[in-house]
This record gives sequence, structure tokens and C-alpha cells, in this order.
Amino acid sequence: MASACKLRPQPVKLSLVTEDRPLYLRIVEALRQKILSGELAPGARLPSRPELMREYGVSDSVAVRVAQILVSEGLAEARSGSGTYVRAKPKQRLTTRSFTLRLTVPFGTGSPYRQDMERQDMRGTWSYRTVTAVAPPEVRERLRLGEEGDAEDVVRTDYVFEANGEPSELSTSWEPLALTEGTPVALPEDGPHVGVMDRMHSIGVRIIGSTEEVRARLGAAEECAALRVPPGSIVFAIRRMYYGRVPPEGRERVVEMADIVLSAERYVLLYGMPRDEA
Amino acid sequence: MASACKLRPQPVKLSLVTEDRPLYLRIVEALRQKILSGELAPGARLPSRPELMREYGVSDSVAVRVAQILVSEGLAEARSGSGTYVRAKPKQRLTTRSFTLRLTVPFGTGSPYRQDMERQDMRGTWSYRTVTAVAPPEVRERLRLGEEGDAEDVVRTDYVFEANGEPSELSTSWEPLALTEGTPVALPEDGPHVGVMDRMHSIGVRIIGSTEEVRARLGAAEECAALRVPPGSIVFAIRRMYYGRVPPEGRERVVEMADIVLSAERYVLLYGMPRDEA
DNA sequence: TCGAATTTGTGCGTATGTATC
DNA sequence: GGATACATACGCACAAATTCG
Repeated sequence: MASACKLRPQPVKLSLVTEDRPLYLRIVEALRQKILSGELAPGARLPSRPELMREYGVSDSVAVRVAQILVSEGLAEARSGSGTYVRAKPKQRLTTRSFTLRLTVPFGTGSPYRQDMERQDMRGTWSYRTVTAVAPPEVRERLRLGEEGDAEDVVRTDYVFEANGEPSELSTSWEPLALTEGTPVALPEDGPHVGVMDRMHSIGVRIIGSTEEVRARLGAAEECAALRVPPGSIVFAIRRMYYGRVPPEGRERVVEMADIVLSAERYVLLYGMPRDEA
Repeated sequence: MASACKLRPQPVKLSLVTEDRPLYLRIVEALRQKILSGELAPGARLPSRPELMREYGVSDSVAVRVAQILVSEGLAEARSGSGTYVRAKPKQRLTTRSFTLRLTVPFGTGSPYRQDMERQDMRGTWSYRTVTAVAPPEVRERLRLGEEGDAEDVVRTDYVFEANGEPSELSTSWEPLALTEGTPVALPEDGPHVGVMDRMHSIGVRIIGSTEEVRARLGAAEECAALRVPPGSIVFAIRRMYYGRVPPEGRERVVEMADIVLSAERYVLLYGMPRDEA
């Protein structure tokens, strides 16, 4: 029948109840409150779309949007065909990022990563791929490699670190090729020495300091996938620089640069700044 | 006319062109690419909703969603009635967070914050409010204040730091009341000494180290408002602890704890870990 | 100053595919 | 297989902000 055709559906008037904020935001806040207060415990199921429509008297699209927002905030997790659930926040792990705290014995028993894992009774493993390459402009500038040429001038190593088998940290490391070329430690992960400090020390390069620039941003799709976290999660992006003195003149230069990415939900960075008592 | 009423609108069949990913994501990626590559410069206007519908042959709701996502990713900014524009990323400022780097002269010319500002030619100002209070459980535990009583046992100071007049950093500081009670530095901001190290030194407390736990998360509504960033922005949440030796016995204890919040978009944290050459 | 056109923000309703139980 | 729930998409309507002649 033609009369069943609603040309001008009468919008539900909410203006009387309106507290200025849009409908979907009010519902989001109500649910967020329940989650944060613990009234809805982790793992609990949120109202389904039809339930939201009934409970708050809204349309499907508003219910969809509400769920989307809670998911994007990391508070909820939607399982297709099953429901939307309060997300259990993963326990945060400390990752120690100061080598004065980290290395109780200088040039200790392996890479910083391995020591960090051992301290927390985790099984740390990693995989990597090393290539020599022509440094991209940003790396070139940071490592002070001078003018760009055709020749390969850096050793690039991509790592995926795992804690108890779970991917935990991505890292891309850059070293000046000239520094290690022809030495036993030219390939970072091939030889008796592990870790930048240990390796550099073995060829007479003395590490005199390091810096870390810490940024936080939304993870790119591939990063989130590699770290096994939901797309759009927050990540730390750390740029670490190692400075050293290079023989024979003892000239100071950057000996390694690494870009490190890890989940901000799963990790807390611990920086320690001891002050000698002398 | 009744015949104008489309009961079953024929959905556009896209399955033949489908490359697995949903429509809206493909459009988002196309635009994101244009933004990141610089083809769409900061300030440039993105296609409006009708334009997106025409260009990609999609419906209004898809166009709406695409814009929403780009905005939520911080890549675009929507101005109602005007358009959606590529967002100009604010310049990130370094904030130096290692006192071995920060204080070239021990107990230098004021608070770390002021020194940081001076180094970058910024005008650093701050406002604060100090109260004595009964420590909440978490603070009690961190400061090792022992059993909870009725008596006030901490000095709480809330700061808002500003750089060139713009709010840049929120901080809540906690000090054990017993440490400074009756001394000239009982009130952190009232007296000749500024900054934890300077103040503690003046009453014979020797600072022997500090740690910072760095977290990143979405800012709460009030935090974003106080920092003048859009709601839902990413913030750093830093918990700083100062450790010292307290006279007369020289017992080691936590002498201050501070929770610091700053915008992750505007700031890069710089941690330096010099290694003495001895 | 005013009004028309445009654009975003919000909300309505519906349809279909697919995953889960 | 059937019911349920989420994911994606279509299309429309109206308010509020902005822009511009």
C-alpha cells in the first residue's frame, strides 16, 4: 500500500530532555562510566544493538556509533556474531630503558633486551633480517654520513622481539657501514658479541652515552598487526641513539640509531637517573 | 505519487571490484596517502561529502565515516559549515627529562622546568595550589607512609605549567609532610629555594636518584581541556619519583612523587644516559 | 544586513553479508 | 539450520555553522 510509505518520518523529539550534548555521546558516557566504575567488569557483555535501541529509545545507527566509539577508545571489543564485551586491560610490563640501571655489570650478559626479559622471568626471543643499504635522508642526517652517494653506507637490521612467544617490540637499527666493515661484528647478530655496547667495545669503540626520544602516537595498521594489538592502538615510538668514540683518533660520532615501536597499553617505560653520591 | 516510493532500492553491486577491504577503508587510505605524501598540504581542503560521493560513487554515510576517521586519526580537522581540512601538525618540542643532562651545574638556577624553557627560548610560567592532606592509598604506598591515620601526612601541590602563555604541562606533586614540616621549604613554592633538588638540599636531604615511569594513553576530558588540545588526544602520563637520603641517619626514602601529564602531540621526551668516561 | 547555498553534525530507517552460538 | 549479533552499505532529513553575493 502506498500509505505504508513514510515520506516524512516524524523524528522523535528529544529536545525537551536535551542537555546540549548529542544523544550518542550521552550514551557513550553512560556506558563508559559503567565500565570505568567496574559496574561492567572486564569480559562483561555490553548491550547489543537492539538492546541499546530499546533501552535508550534510539535508532540502529546511533547504537552502532556508540559501540564504534567504545571500541576505538579501547574500552570494548566487538566479536562479530557474538557480542560486544568490556575489554580486559592487559597487565602492563615495565621495560627498563636506562643502561645505568640496566647494566649492573658493564658489557653484561647479552643485549639489553635479553637482560630485561630475564629480570622479569620472561622468555625473550627475537628474529631479525640484516641488509646493507644506502641510507635514507633522515638516517643520513642523524648518523652524519655526509653527502649521498651511490654506495651502500649503512647496515640496516629489522627486529621483531618476542616475550614468551608474543610479539612485543619492533625495532629498526641503523649502523654506519664504515664503522664495522671488515670486522667480526659487521653483522649485528652474527658473532660472539651481542648488543651494541658489547659489539662496539670489541672493536675498540667506546660508548660514551645514549639518548632516547620518546613519542606516542596511533599505531599504523601494519605496526598494530605485527604487535598483535587492535588497529588504532597507541604505541610508543622511541628513537635511540648511541654515541661513541671511534679509534684511532677517538673522534666522537653516532655509532647506532634505532627506531623502536612498542604497545603503550602493554608497556610502561622506566627511566632511571641515578646521581652518584660522590 | 506512490510510485516514487522506493521500497527496495537496488544496492550498488561492488563485489566485482572488491579487493577484500571495505569501501570506507579504501577511501580513507587513498586520502591518508595524499596527506602523508604532501599532495594535500596542511590547510588544504578535503573533498566535501557530496564530492566524495561523486568521486568514489559512494553514499553519504560512507563519506561521513571517512571524514570521521581522518579526524579521529588527527590527520584532518572539520569545520562545520566550512569544510574539512588537512591538519597542520604542531611543531613538537623537546622536553629534557634527565637531570644529568638537565643540570649542568648541580642545584642550578631554578627548577628543571624553568631551565628547560630557557634552553628553548620559551617563557615558562606556572601557577599552583598547595594543600596539606591525608594521602590517598596509592600515594601512601609509593611514599611508604605506613598505616593510614586521621592525621594529614602529605603536601600536595597541583601545577599548571605554561610555555609562552599556553598551558603545556599538568603536574600533581606529593611530598611527605614529615620531611619538610617546620622547615623554611615546607611550602614548595614559598621561599628562596625552587625545585625539589634545591629545596631538599637546603634542609640537608641529599637526592640520590630519580625514576620516571612513562605511560601513554588517551587524555581524560578535563586533561585535554586544561592542555587546550582536542578531547581524546594522546597524552604522556609520567610518574616521577625522587629518592634521597634523609638526615640524621641518612635513611633512604622517597622524598617526592609527581604525576605529570603532557600532550604527546606537542612534546617529545628526551632521555639522556651519559656514561662516564672514567 | 540579509538571504541563499554549501558543509558539517546528528539522527532516522533499511538492507545484506557473515560470524557465532 | 535457525536465531542472534556485528560490519558494511544505501538513502534521507534537518539543524547549525559558515560563506558569499
